[in-house]
Amino acid sequence: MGRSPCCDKDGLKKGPWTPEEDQKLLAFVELHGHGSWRALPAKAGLQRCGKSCRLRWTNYLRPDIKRGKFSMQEEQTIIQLHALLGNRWSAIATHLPKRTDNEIKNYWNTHLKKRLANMGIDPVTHKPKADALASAGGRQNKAANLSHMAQWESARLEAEARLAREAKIRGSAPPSSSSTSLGTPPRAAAPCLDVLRALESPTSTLSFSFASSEVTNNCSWQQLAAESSINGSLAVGFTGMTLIGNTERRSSPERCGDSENVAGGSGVEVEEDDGGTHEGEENRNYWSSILNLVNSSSPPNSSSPVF
DNA sequence: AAAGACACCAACCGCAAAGTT
DNA sequence: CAACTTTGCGGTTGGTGTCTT
Repeated sequence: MGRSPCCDKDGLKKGPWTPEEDQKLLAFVELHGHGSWRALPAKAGLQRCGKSCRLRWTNYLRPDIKRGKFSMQEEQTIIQLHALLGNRWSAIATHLPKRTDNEIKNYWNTHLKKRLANMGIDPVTHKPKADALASAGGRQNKAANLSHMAQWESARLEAEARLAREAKIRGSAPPSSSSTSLGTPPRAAAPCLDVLRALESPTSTLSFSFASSEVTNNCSWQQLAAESSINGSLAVGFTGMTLIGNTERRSSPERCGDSENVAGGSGVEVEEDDGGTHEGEENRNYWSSILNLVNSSSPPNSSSPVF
């Protein structure tokens, strides 16, 4: 692939994995755990580098991986989190149980990015393209708030991932329970959109935008979202999130049919003008969609260990 | 039917952070 | 605390299948 290969010096194999190699890796990890990835290939009898084994395991062989088409809800989650976090695929993956960061990244690059572009939304900024230049003025503060949120959320996710790892180590399930303990990214700990919880946290650096509001439940959240001072820029950036008007060639009919079930059927569409007259409604629609997403994706007794 | 274009995705690479000595 | 090793992440590539001309 153009660059100097890292494994050639040891005469290690590269390229697609064979079923035999998969079987060897799977059997070894299930029996012994991966331990040191670097040492694993020799122990497992594989002519691969440890990096390749780890990648194969985390992206393909792990038992808790869901493969196949992404649901509308998953698509929405990806887009919304990407708007917030950027290309932090591992962080995004923590909110999509059973999906790998690589899979999400691929899906974004091959499907969602193009779809947003077709809808006139810049997939990098998540703003309507015509609006990109106009935003340079009074919106900068709000954009800075969004950036701040993203940075904070990124840092928080990393901290949460570390905590989860440490907890896993302390809890130390035996190697035989490989499906839950081995090489699995710490994604189960955060099944909901944590930035919302972060905002709820009294110690959060994000709470400045909502300092005057007391938040106790999702209902309050909706009021809060509608009143919040930061979501003016957010809503502009997030319009069109429900992907109405999917222009992708291979889009499946059932996906379009699903769109009413997610985002509360709000059906926010891209607005060409940026007059701001509909922003309030868009804000509510957008935040409602996130809240619906959170509600529908969170197990009944799930609560972030951090908050 | 053949050739070219496009789409998809597994797997590679380099880099940086985290961990260990 | 520096040096070294290991792990994880994100960007990118190349092979393969599908679609279009």
